Amino acid sequence: MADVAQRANVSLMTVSRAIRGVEGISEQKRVEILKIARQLKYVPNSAARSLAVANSNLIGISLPTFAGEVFADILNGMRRTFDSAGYSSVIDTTEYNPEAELDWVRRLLSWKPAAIILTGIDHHPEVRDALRSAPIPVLEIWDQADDPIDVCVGIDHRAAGRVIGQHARDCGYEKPSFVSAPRGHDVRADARLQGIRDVFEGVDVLTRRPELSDAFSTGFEGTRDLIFAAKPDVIFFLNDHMAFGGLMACQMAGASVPDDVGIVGFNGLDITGVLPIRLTTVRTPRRLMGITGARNLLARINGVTVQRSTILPIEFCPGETTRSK
Amino acid sequence: MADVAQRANVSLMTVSRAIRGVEGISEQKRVEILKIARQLKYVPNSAARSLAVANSNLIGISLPTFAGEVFADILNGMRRTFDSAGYSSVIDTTEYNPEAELDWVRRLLSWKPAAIILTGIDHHPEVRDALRSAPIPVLEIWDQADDPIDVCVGIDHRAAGRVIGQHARDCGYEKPSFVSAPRGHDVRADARLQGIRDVFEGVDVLTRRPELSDAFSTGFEGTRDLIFAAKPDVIFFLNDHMAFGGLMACQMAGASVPDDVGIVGFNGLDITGVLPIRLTTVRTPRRLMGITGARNLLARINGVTVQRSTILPIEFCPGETTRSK
DNA sequence: AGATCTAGCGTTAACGCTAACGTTATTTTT
DNA sequence: AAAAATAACGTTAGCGTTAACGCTAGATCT
Repeated sequence: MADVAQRANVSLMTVSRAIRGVEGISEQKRVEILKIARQLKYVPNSAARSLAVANSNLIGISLPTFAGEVFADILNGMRRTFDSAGYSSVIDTTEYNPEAELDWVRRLLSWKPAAIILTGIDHHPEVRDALRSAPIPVLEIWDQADDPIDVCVGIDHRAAGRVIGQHARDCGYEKPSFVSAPRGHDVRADARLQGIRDVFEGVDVLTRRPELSDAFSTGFEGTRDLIFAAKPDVIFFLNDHMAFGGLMACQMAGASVPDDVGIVGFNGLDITGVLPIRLTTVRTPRRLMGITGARNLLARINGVTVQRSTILPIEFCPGETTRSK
Repeated sequence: MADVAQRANVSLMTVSRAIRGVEGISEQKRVEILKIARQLKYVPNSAARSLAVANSNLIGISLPTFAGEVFADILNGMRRTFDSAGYSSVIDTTEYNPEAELDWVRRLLSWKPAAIILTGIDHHPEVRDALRSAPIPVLEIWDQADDPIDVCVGIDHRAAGRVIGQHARDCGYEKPSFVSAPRGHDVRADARLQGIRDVFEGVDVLTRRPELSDAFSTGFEGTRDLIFAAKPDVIFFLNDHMAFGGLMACQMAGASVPDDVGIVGFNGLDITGVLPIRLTTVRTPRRLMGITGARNLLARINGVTVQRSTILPIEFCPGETTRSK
């Protein structure tokens, strides 16, 4: 920067003003200085800037995993908004490990980020402490909370569970089961399971939690096990990919869908658009969630007060993998 | 940090040494200082550190998109390695826009990152300039280059195209076609197409480039169009998800696979594990690629010289969606 | 005409940390 | 026993940028 200042015969401050685009400099000099900066291939030093102003244009985003469409969609929705606002995304995947999330939050805080985004509302207790005491906006996404750390945008998973549960009941299914992920791996799925239990009160909802591999195989194996062991008449899945795996397992086992066994997915993933049989599922507004979350967060960064907790609507999609009422 | 130093009755330097875990301090004091730091909830300031040492522990990763398993796998392979080495990932998605990548590279360079990772070898010309002049390790991943910016880890897409092309020819297919993405959206897929052309010399490889939606639908629609318009006898797809869409389209159109039409996917994605018919495809070592890339990059960061260009082997998987020889 | 304002710049002092070099006391060497 | 080495600290001087304030010349006001 000193080089640029010298070549332009101005002070450091004037260069700084020119580059940041703030007031206090004539348009003429700004143009000239920017030209010289480009010629000299001047690269600003964000660390120095960050040190001087005590914040940065980094936004931290923590996800459980990159696998699956769900978080990709949410990320897409958010990133575009942040990017055009000039922020860079520092991304973490926790792999469902709260300690890992805590470590990452600590590391991130040392950068004085403009905001932090976490997935869900269940965190290591110290995460809450660390973030509450730091004066930065925090967004919790994908789940809903009455008392979020800061702001929250998501859907009501338990209610979603009740919707699909009720549908299954209305269709005459009586032996519900659920193919999920290992315990602790997806608390949102557990909330949906709880919603299903709410509806099937008194009935045991048999749950399979296969070892984690990919969603398709997990659904396939979980279903195969369930069918041979317990003969449920309807199977709920953690998501549509697992449901597709389940569908294939039924086909292999000679169980006819939806008569012998009903199949219910979740999320309304892309694959549902090309299946010869319409999957019963719930469409979740993942992209919108990302966009809404990003908007709310930007508003918070700029000091505008926003609704603390936003719950987005979901869309139930009855299909041909459950009996008609 | 000054607070911690005062409470511990030591100088700033001693605290700095204690926290960084470097030599020059007794084990006793280190423990004591770390305890006090925790009590006082001391949060280090990475910007100040970065300013003082003129580098950071940020690693920039640029991907075309979050959609699809491919980049998720690569990312997973890399991130774990970086994470445990203490680096944080600043991630960008270019959406196949070279300008966007350039902008991001510039922004990132202002943070003096420890390394930068780019997808593929085709970049905005100024990206190369900017990175060549900056003294930081650069990894280009997923493609292969004779003259990478710095180091490169990937597969030979054209050779992969030749492998599947040759297989199709050997199986007696004569009217090849390819369902791809819009022009400029995936240069690697174009390289594979070129490989197929190498094999089917003289024969026109009909190409469909449907508007970009999700992979399943894209495959479905591209296939439907192809079948009605040109009656190819084998269709190559950009990836397995598109191939599955194509499979569904064939089913709907009454075209029998593999006799009327052969289907060839790419990547060996998860879905292939649960299909009732084994998809002919090529398994790509995406995770390994991520891990190898990350390792090479860490070695470069630590000053070790590594092979400039690494080409990983692929595994051809003949299946039941192409005729047997 | 003198006082007051303002646009456009420059000076100075941080921001929090660490490299490099000093200093001191203790240990090891010759 | 003196010299040399070493362990364990402390001091000083930056790293590159910006906030806050200072200064000057010309414009505007009364």
